[in-house]
Amino acid sequence: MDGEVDTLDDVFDQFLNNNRFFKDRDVLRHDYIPHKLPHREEQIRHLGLIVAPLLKTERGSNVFIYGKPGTGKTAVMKYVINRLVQKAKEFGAPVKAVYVNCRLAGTEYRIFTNLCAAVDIIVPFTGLATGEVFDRFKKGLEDKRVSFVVVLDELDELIKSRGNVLLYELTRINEALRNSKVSIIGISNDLRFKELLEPRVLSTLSEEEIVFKPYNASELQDILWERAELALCSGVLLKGAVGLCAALAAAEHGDARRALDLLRVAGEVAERENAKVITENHIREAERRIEHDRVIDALANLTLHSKFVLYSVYLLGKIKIYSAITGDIYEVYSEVCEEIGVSPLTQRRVSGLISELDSIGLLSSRVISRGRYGRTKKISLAIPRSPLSEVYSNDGHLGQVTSFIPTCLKAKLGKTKN
DNA sequence: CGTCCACAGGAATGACGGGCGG
DNA sequence: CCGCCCGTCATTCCTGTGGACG
Repeated sequence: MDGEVDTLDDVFDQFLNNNRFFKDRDVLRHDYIPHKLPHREEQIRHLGLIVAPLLKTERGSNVFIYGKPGTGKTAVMKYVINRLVQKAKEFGAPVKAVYVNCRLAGTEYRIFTNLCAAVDIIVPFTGLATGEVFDRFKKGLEDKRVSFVVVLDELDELIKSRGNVLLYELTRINEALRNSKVSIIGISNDLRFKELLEPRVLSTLSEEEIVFKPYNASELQDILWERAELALCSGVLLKGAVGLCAALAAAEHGDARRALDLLRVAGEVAERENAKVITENHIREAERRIEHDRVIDALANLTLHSKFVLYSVYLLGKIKIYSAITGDIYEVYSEVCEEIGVSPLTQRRVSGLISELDSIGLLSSRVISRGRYGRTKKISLAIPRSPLSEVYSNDGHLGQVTSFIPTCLKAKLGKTKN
């Protein structure tokens, strides 16, 4: 009895005294916008110059921002926009801004819905024609009499799947507006993005361009120390750990987001272990956990059939020295569907699902030609197997069939195929 | 050197759930 | 409530193709 009370006491006390590690955990989250962005002074200045005219109710240039993930595009942009809006408030300039992540929004329709919300127009989440939503946005904007900054993050994703229409409409909107103005800030991860744009859109959109280069390891270290000072108690972070953290992230195209994630999770691991300091081992453990969580998360959001397709690749992966091709996956997939009692989709659709899984990063696929034996796609898992088997055994559908082995798979198990 | 495999991946079309205006 | 139009997902039909085999 006493022991039990003491145990709990320990747990609670430990939690309350947790400030041994974190002063402010949120500082290490990547959506946190710091007051200082090391090695980005130039970009901040540049973007500042571009949006400054809005304070005098002149139209700012449209800007195009390029850079790989985790190079500080979003942070710099949000930082500058926040300051702009703040300054505008001081001077009574009518400046408003919206931020939309095109990939998260998904469709043109939902992007316009977001834009409408920013000018206090409520539109239904479905049912209207896209053009109708756009018109309402235009109308609302005109009534507001503001300088409106539209930030479109991950714009490349939208263009790749939907084309230029939205951007074209948006770049032309100023022609129709008398009382309000729109400035567009487009952000893209893909450096070749320009090639996808129609010339007429490109010329209006990229009046200005800002490029964000990846951080190198030493710049990443600066960022980590900067944030660690705010987020962590002094003395808990070892130099070696920061070095490793920066090195791992630098290897992954200089991704600062990655570096911060690593550090935060490493801190949590160390905290739970009751360690005194954050070491290189904690960083490595963090690397494993982040990957693990990413996979679990991605899997949880898959549709039924995507899940089955992935499972089929997983099953085929049980055969050594074998990488799956579309046809085999479809065979296995069909049998899995049969076993569970769901009617399978067509091969065309499954092929599409494979491409989707590829772009999420769960599968990696590559078109190959086997000459006489046709042209197909070579497909393998892009993620470790262990989290998968864990998820599958707990899955509502697949949990029941874990012992089921498709007959076409049995046939292959014996043979050795390329 | 041509053939022909086993698909890739584009286009058109349909089924479905949902909001709109009347 | 209805008829209409929308976006999304899936199907059907289609043309295109890299390269081993004969």
